[in-house]
Amino acid sequence: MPELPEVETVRRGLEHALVGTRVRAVEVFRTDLRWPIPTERVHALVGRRFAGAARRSKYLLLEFSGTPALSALVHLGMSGRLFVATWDVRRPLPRLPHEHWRIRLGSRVLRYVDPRRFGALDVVDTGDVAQHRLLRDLGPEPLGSSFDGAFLHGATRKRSAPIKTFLMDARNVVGVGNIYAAEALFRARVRPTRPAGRLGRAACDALATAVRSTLGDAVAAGGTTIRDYIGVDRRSGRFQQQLAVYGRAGEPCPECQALIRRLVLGGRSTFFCPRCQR
DNA sequence: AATCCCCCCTGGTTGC
DNA sequence: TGCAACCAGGGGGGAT
Repeated sequence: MPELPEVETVRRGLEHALVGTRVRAVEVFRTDLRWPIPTERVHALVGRRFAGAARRSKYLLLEFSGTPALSALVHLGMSGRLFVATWDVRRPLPRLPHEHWRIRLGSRVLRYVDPRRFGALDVVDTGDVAQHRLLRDLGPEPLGSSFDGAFLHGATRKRSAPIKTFLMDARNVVGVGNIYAAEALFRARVRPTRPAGRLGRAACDALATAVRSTLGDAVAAGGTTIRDYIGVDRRSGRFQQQLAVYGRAGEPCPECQALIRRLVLGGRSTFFCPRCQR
């Protein structure tokens, strides 16, 4: 479900709703997500104050004060959602379908729901977060200052993989999932199947700009809601209204009216305009 | 080192 | 209507 804009939207929602609250209780209903939830360490959050939420790639880093400071590393996988609700201590809060853990903070509760259980939860010392095995090998943030055409050009030399596959590999650049890879390649007029190493400098400039503008527009729109993504406040994203090619096989290209095509790359559906994208 | 393929899991949609 | 096949926004891990 979530790519970078959706995770960023969730991050902002969590900060807005929860900064300054204190952890009152933790409940883990089932531990078998992508990796086993370390229940003991999660319980170490009790009593700490929620200091803020950061994001690295599609990982949320929920920061809790204390000595040492702890961070909860949360990944939503394909179908994970986080909700914030008010917690009335006088009433039991029934477990939602597929609700796997919850953290009670002040008068609120943060609930994690994930039908497919591809998500993850870990708790680590905040000072060690960057060296976490899931974070240490990640490429640059696409909205950060180091990601530009020069970087993309350098990183793609001698790479034969399709440019879309390259963009979606988090070791190269993080946060670009299936929707936004398709949309950015359309904006840059680059065909998804092009071998990455065959992109010239001008194409790399256009693509880096397109990745940044696509993700930036999507963040501004609160993400993309196609099936079931919604924010912590249960509001939908709006970027789906701006999708040019994703999910539109057989429909006319908004630029040239040629019919959008679908093919499979690396096992993932890929949408592009055969006339605009070369 | 880079690439390819499989897999984890549940549920909604599609097509016969 | 019923049922099976297919598809889904991620990404680690092992084989090649």
